Amino acid sequence: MAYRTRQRDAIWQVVSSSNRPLTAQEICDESGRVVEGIGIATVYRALKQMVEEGQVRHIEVPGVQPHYENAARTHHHFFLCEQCKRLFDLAGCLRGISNLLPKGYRMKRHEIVIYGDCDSCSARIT
Amino acid sequence: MAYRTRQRDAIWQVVSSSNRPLTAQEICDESGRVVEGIGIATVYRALKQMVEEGQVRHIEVPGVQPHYENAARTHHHFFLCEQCKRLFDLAGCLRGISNLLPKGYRMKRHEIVIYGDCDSCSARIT
DNA sequence: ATGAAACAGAGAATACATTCTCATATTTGC
DNA sequence: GCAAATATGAGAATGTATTCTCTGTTTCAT
Repeated sequence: MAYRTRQRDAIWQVVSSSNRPLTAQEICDESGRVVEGIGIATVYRALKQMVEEGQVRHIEVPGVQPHYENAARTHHHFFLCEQCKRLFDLAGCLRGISNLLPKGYRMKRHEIVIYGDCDSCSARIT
Repeated sequence: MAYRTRQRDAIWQVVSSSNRPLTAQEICDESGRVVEGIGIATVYRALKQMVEEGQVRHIEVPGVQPHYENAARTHHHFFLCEQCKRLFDLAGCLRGISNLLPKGYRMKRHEIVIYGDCDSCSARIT
């Protein structure tokens, strides 16, 4: 059984209230503002448990390290800014994805990732 | 300047004639059927050079190790069989992808990955 | 309150794809 | 054919995210 600790509360607070997926390191840094000296191992232990419990989603996008987000968010995809390397949520999805399947192939899930420049980076570059 | 060797010929032969992306290990194993005792370091060296020259494409899909394919193939996406862990090419693309972008975001490229069971695996399972 | 179960923190250890090292072999321009 | 440039193979080394280890601390059911 999982015990409730200051560290986990802080970690969950950070993950659940973020408006974009975060890396373990970012979560560690943010949580550290509430719980002084929180260790990265603690963050990984908590995240692992939260992922197993279905509370947190583990997100892998090629090009950046794994990110974590609140699993309560509805189905969505991601945008990776190639300038600042931050990951953003995209609202919505596309229809007709299963049309790409060859005959006999079965789709269980899908992922879409868009790469480019985020709003602040494209404003800065232009 | 790059020298032409039996090893590289074999590697290119394997990559360019495959109908699906291959891992470095698969390429090494396949090439080994032609050039006895080819080393994995040689495969990585050759692939790296071919990627730099734009001849080979390096493909990263979450959940499996990196794959390589002939860069001459036209724009397409991938299907990962969760049973046999093999990666397959999908023909075609979807329209309206840029509609997912929030205002101010700029799309440079995109990736779509479908996860599920390939034809032989879904036939076997059913 | 108290003791067993679960956690925390620090740093070592792991896993794995990839790169490097080094001694030897092959390729290429001339 | 030769010398210089480049490649090869084996195994060691790297980098990086993550997990483990160990010791001391916190939590929680009773």
